[in-house]
Amino acid sequence: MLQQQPLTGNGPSNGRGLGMSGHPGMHSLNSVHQPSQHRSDGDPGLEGTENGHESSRDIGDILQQIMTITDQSLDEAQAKKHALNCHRMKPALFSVLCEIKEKTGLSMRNNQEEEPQDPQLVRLDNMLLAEGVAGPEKGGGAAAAVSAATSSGGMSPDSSLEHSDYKSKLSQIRSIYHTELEKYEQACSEFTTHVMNLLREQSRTRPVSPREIERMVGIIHRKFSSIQTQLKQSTCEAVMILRARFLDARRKRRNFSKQATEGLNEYFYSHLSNPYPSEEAKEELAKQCGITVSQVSNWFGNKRIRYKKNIGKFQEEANIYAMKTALVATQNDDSPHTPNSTGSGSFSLPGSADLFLGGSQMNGEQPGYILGGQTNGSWTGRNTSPHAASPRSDGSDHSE
DNA sequence: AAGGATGATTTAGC
DNA sequence: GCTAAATCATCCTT
Repeated sequence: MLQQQPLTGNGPSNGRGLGMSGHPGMHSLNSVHQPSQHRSDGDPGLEGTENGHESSRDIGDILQQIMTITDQSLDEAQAKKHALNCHRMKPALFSVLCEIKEKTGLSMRNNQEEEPQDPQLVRLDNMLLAEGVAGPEKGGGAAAAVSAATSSGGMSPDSSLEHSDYKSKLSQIRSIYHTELEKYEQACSEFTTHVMNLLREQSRTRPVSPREIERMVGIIHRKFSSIQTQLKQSTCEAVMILRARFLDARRKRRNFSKQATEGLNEYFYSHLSNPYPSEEAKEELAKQCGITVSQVSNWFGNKRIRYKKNIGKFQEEANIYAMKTALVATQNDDSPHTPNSTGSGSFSLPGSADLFLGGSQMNGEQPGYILGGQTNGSWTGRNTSPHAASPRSDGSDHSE
């Protein structure tokens, strides 16, 4: 189909050429390209002579032959081509047709030149680059994407196995993408040279200007780049699916390590009266537990709500941690004060708190000797979030 | 396999 | 932006 372009382009030119004895192009034909030819145009006397008639009939003949050459058999056409090439009028006719084509070609070019770069293609390119599929070499991009995705979802250390799985799949996609791209590029350049050779060959018998060849090359490249766009598109899709499979933290939930849970619980129960760690405390906990700050926030959010919903169920756990912290406290300091929070208003909750002494029921007795834990927690009763309260209200009493 | 535990996400209020 | 509450999706124990 690509070959059709020159043919159809040729058609109209010939059509116009046929009736153009008075065309301005004729001018340059003689004055520029054929300066040495017998000065038929310079001599008005010749215009009406037999000679003039003869040559215009001659031109008509040649054009007629050119027009019908495609209807002939190959051998016939080759012979005719050769004959036409040797015809004395050929150079002149040729340059006129070139000139006309040039003009029509220019107007066509203006129509389609400078087509803006497809924004969709730019997006695809950017994405492939960001994912580490396109661009320099592996490692950087892919690894960055992974760590970025996991930093919010946080994964336990053992997830490195999945990371390598992800990476290998990604590099698989990457290599497929690159080989396909290479294939396309190779096919494109092969086809381009083929067409160029063809046009160059044809340019011996029909008017094909270099600019036209250039234009043709442009068309071929556009066609091939649209195929490349499809390749990029499906590569992007594959990467998205891969990411969804491997990096969606929700799908690959991992329980925190025992140590992490312990650290979080310690903090929670030792700040039971106000279990809202400040930003700094969260960072500290995150570092200590090897998880992210947002995971710490999630954990405390879940813990608070679940504790509140079923305090009884957590009593045992609370006692254990209360005991633990109390132990640590007595080791560090003999003072009778507990190290933890007990915030000012903590003691008010009647129902909640009996987490001391393994004892389940009790109360009345106040925290005096409660191991560590502060019972209650007014927070369990409040229905509004503590906002401003969270940051430092317990910071004062927490040792660190 | 069932059901509870648990980490993450969503929704809504402030 | 932080939180409570509800919910989802997976893990883990039975």
